[in-house]
Amino acid sequence: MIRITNTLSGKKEELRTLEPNRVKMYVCGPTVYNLIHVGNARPAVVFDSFRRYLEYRGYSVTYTQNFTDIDDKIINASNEEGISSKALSDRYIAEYFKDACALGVRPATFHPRTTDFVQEIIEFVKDLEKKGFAYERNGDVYFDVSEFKNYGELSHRNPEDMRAGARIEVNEAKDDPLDFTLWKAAKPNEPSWDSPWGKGRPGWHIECSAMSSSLLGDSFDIHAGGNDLIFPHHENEKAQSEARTAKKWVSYWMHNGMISVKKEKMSKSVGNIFNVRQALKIYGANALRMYLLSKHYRSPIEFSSERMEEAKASFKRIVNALEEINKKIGDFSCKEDAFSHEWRDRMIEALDDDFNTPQAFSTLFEMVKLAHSSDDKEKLYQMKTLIMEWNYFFGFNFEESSSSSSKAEPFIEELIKLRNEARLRKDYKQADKIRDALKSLNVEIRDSAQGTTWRWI
RNA sequence: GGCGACGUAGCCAAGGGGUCAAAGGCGAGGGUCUGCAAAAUCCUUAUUCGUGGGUUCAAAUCCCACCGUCGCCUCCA
Repeated sequence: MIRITNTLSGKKEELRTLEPNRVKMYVCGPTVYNLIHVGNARPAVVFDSFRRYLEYRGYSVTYTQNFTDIDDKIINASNEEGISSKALSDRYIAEYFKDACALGVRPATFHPRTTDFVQEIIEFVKDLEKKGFAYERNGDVYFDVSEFKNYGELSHRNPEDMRAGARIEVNEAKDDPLDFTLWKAAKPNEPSWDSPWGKGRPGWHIECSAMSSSLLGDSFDIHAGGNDLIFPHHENEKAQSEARTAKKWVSYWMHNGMISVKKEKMSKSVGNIFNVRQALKIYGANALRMYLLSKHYRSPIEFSSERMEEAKASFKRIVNALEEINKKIGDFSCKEDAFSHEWRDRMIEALDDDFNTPQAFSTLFEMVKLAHSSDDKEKLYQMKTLIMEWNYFFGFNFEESSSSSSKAEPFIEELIKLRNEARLRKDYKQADKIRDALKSLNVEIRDSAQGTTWRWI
């Protein structure tokens, strides 16, 4: 039985889906005005991986991840470049898919973008207005928090405390500082749409409510995102959605922890971001996945080159084990027996428990160790099969690390031949000279009893 | 100020009343291999879980206090 920590209750709960064997899931995606950074990659990788795990466990998953393509920052950035906000967001959606794909993140079932759902958003706001949860002021429409009695339930806050907090921006037009914008009246040089309240555009929170209800229905199973979205974003989404339908909107709320750099949250506004593009180039996708999954998804995690090198090194241990197994068993194959069942049960036990990936890796590495010390072909074959099977949710690319072909290869082979000739006549000075030369070309030499092999570093 | 999370070996990180003298990874030290290396692999590396009390036959795990770190309360994954 899968258990998930639900932010709403603050506890681990058993997963009980609305429909049998089916999970409807919505993950908050990026605002597309520049390249995504490692912090944005965390929910993308973690929840993609969790989605695959749910599939592995027999669920059919409808996975939705949105793009926010209408927002102040997009408008500002596009005005600066002198292009339309559509052109700008199109560009960064394409860039997002490049990074996500390189990271091994599978495309979602649906990738809605706000501008394709403006009509639905308008209908949504009209509904709220009709039901007395919204009011209009000079072309802006606000949600009336005082009308929704469970406000604060998700973020475990008391509206009274927040009003007393007095850090909330004062906006004369609002009846209550906690009220939030559903629809914004158009300003000059901004994209806008016709609406019953005049020309304008959607507020931020409303898009997720409107798109999820259009694509997944009035209620669905899992809503996920970074824990910085709990308040106000998710609290507001929940309020407006439940105000509209009077039904429970989401069963399970999952929130990932933040990535920090030198103990400070990685974010665009702090300016300490590290692009996924750069990280992929320096460390590779496998190391990045290993890094992101090596700590429990709810905990904060520190980003540094030390952490990344560590992830890279530990990933290599898995690759080495696979190579070792292949060497030992060749194309031997057999049926699985109790051995597989036992290890599979351990893996499932770890991941069923709120997707405990560190525990899962612990199990995997125990098996890796066993693979090195075993000569039992039947067991080795089963280990290999399990590693491949589990890779369905770990999502590593074991092909990536195999050497890339190059025009230099015959040249390298020739040098190795020369070096081995030198070694045979015990001219080690010459042999070491060739080895150093190859090393400076990023070629690593491996001598063994079976001969010399090499690889790119 | 309010709400929440966290503090486990040199570092990262699971565990969350007894099976824990605490999983796994990185690093380090030693061995195997090698002409020497590199790579790989094997072994070793926490009587102890921020501090002080308490509950219990039994606590890293529960309770209280304190110290420290972080997040949210404004855009943010």
